[in-house]
Amino acid sequence: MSHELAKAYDPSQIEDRWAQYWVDEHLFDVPGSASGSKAAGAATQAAVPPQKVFTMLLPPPNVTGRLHMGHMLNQTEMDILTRWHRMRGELANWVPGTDHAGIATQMMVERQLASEKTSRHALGREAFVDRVWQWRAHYGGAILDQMKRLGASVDWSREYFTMDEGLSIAVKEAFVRLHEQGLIYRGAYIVNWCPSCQTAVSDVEVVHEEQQGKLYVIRYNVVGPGDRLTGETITIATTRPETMPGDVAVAVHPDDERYTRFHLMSVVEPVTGRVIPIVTDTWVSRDFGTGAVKITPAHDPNDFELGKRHLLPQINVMDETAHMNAAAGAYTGLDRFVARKQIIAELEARGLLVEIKEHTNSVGRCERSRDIIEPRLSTQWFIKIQPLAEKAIAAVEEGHIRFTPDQYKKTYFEWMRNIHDWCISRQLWWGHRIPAWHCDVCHGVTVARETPAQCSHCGTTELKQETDVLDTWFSSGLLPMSVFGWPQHTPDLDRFYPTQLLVTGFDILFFWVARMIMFGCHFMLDEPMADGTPRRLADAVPFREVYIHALVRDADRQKMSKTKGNVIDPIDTIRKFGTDATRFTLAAMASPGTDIAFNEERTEGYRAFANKIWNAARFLFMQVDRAAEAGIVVAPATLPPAPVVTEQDTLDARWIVSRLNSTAANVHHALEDYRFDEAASFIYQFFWGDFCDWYLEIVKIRLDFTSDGDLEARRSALTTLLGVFEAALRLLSPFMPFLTEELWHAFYDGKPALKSIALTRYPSAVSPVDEAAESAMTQLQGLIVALRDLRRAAGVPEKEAVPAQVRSSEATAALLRANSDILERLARISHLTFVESFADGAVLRTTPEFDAAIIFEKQIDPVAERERLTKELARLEKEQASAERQLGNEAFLGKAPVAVVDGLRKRAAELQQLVPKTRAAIEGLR
RNA sequence: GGGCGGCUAGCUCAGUUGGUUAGAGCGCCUGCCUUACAAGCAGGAUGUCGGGGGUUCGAGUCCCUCGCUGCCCACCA
Repeated sequence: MSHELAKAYDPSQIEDRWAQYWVDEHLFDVPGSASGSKAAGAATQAAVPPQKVFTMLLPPPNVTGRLHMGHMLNQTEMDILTRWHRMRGELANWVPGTDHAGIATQMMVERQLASEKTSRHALGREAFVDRVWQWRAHYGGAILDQMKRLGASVDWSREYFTMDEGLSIAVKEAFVRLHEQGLIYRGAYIVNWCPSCQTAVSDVEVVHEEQQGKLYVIRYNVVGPGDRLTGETITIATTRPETMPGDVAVAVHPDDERYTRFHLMSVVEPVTGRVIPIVTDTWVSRDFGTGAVKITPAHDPNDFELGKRHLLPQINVMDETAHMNAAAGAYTGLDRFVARKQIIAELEARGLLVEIKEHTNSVGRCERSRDIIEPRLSTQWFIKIQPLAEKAIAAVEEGHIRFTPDQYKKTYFEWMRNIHDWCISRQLWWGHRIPAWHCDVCHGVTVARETPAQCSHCGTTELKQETDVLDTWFSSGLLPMSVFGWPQHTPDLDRFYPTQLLVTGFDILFFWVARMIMFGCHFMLDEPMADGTPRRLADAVPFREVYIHALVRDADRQKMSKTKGNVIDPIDTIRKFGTDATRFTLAAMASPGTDIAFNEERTEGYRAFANKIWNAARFLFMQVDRAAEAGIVVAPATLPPAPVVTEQDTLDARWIVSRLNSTAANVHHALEDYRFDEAASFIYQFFWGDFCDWYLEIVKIRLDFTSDGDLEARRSALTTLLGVFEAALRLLSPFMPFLTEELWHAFYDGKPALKSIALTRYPSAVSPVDEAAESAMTQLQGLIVALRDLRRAAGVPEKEAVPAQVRSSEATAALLRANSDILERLARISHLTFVESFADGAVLRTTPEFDAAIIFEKQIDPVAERERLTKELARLEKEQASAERQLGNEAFLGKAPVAVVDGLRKRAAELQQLVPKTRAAIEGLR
């Protein structure tokens, strides 16, 4: 490859090629320890074992997933950080993988079966699971393939799947240990039942939605002593009348005087006619509804608890599809909502319906199927979560895990402190089957790592394995340990656990982040450190930092959703503008505390930025070729690791190197604080503003090969140009890896010393900044802008050079004289003279450092000029008044920091010059 | 019912512990095909920092209050 570049930047011509190259060359593989990684990748990064390790897990996308903007944001941020750490010389280990996603995947395959007019039940469990594996082999890699296209610098040799053998061993081990520790129990409790998925789900899988519902007020006939109707009624309120056949009591508050006379009496449950007791319980709220509540222990968690306190029976009235069962009498077989309607109709006919009130309540829906969750009594497996939560709380309280933004810590504590036991069993076929066996003889349960030969209770061999599988999040909660070989104590585990960072959206804070913290703190505490010493909580945590990013919304701030049809497919955006531009957009918009309103116009702008850099490279390569023709050759390979300048170098050289160095420092600080937006903005400003707009224009003077001149000076200028550009590419490369890889290889004519720019070192955070050069350049730029504005105001044709006059201090004059070539070229000035005074009526541009005018016959429009100056004067006078007021205020002088007072004094002195000058300029216009 | 954000230029957003003249990109206006780039160059205009009150020498920044808006959590039928 030579440094010939196509005239126009076309990301589609370069990105796929590099994406493939990075994967094929195993550039980002971190060779594992014996029992760790599957593949022995090229040891590119580990020639010298680095001191510091940067480890991070990719939040595993579902195998059923398609890439969306949220993923892309997540991966862009992670990739920027990983590449940055890697370029700082750390061993960067970013581990990718996918999640088997129990319910989602099972649903997907079941849908496929349905289209083939069959079902999982027709297939049977074993064949169905086989079928899911086939499905996974076929489609499961789609999302990771898309990731490759994003340039994610992960170690593909370490790719995991949560159902892999190693990870399954970890799952079994974790389950068995928790069981041994008495932290897993099985029992009949009210769970969130999804009638559509036909499985229990955990609390976090239920999404609550406010809705306008109805509150039915119903009359129950009271039964007094001797089982006789007293003729009185008790009215209760319910939102779910279909559960009435499951009523086992009516409860009132013991102190509620309205009901005192009914204590110890009963009522008739209207649907089935059963006589059920009136009980008293302080849980009942006197001011809600009528103060009397029906009790249905099999269908409501509160009622369940109350029922246990009062030893009431539990009547389940629905089957697993939420159709009424035999307990519902005449309503048997009906769907729950049909039953509700019919029951209400009948109650109304019998005169037992008092009224129907509008009522806003929140209804729980299944996160996956969107079906309404039915609280239902069912036998499930649970984790006793309190002991795990305690350690997880301590880990964050004690600062072993840091959240960014910090406020999420509060959300985390809030949740962790109000946590309920975790229902981990799912009535699915796809997932980690619970390692428990039921005895046909004694009905005891045997929990074991391997299939047991006999029942641990009665010794018989009549065992059947539990049919339930584990919640998907059980296995993903173990990932930080299991991907490094746990429960074996591997060298990888020693080396890479705890991971440094987790980057994710808040939507899986409870699902995944919290579970990893609980599991990590629980299990790893038992795992000694590499040196054999006991592990402390600080080193048991799964990661040291959590960075939580925003949600990506559409340009109108709407949440992207398939139903709204406003989903922006990142692949489309990439096709239009390139991966680099899309990445840069996300980085630039990723400011903390606010969601990202993704706007393609912005991406278009960053494609222009990429194009700008592309063209800067073309220009630079052109200069290299011209220089070679003039006998000046600067071989890229001979450049120092960072551009160096001395006092002898030109102002522009010293300035651009200083700007590069301060930009590098700024980028480092921004990335340390996860301020991707600031980092992106610093680089953008530097590359476009400083490098292209100013430096390249000045360099054209330094490298004017059309005339004779100082060869060494030209060689020096070319060296600086090349050095700064190459360093700037490295600075940009974590953000735009494709473009920079392409240009970097071209820079070395296709023969770079390393295989990738990603393996070079990042520009240092502590290179020298030349304040003097920066401030001198700022003055120069100020004058150039002023002269350009004068040219515009006077209507000087673009190409015409005009003479200019400047009045300034001797120091400023010296600076301007020394750089008159820059002034002449950039402001198109034919000749610059220094004057004591200006001709009457001359139009000036004024700054504290200088006054400037151009000499051009066509008069400046006095009306427009007066208007401008009058506005300017008003602003300055206002500022002056405020400055003088403050400086006359002793409280200010006494209390404000010296720097602030000095600064204001200096400014006041400037204003003292500027105000009369501006006033005089207005006068001069007469 | 609890809790957390946001409200700054036409639009999308920055604005560090209160400190001199509140910024950027896009858009807008004017002039330029100046051979790296028209996906460009140069110049310009644009703000009662949601309303009100308070603390302070000084408030976009801190406190109170009101308004609008978004989100999370929650077992009151």
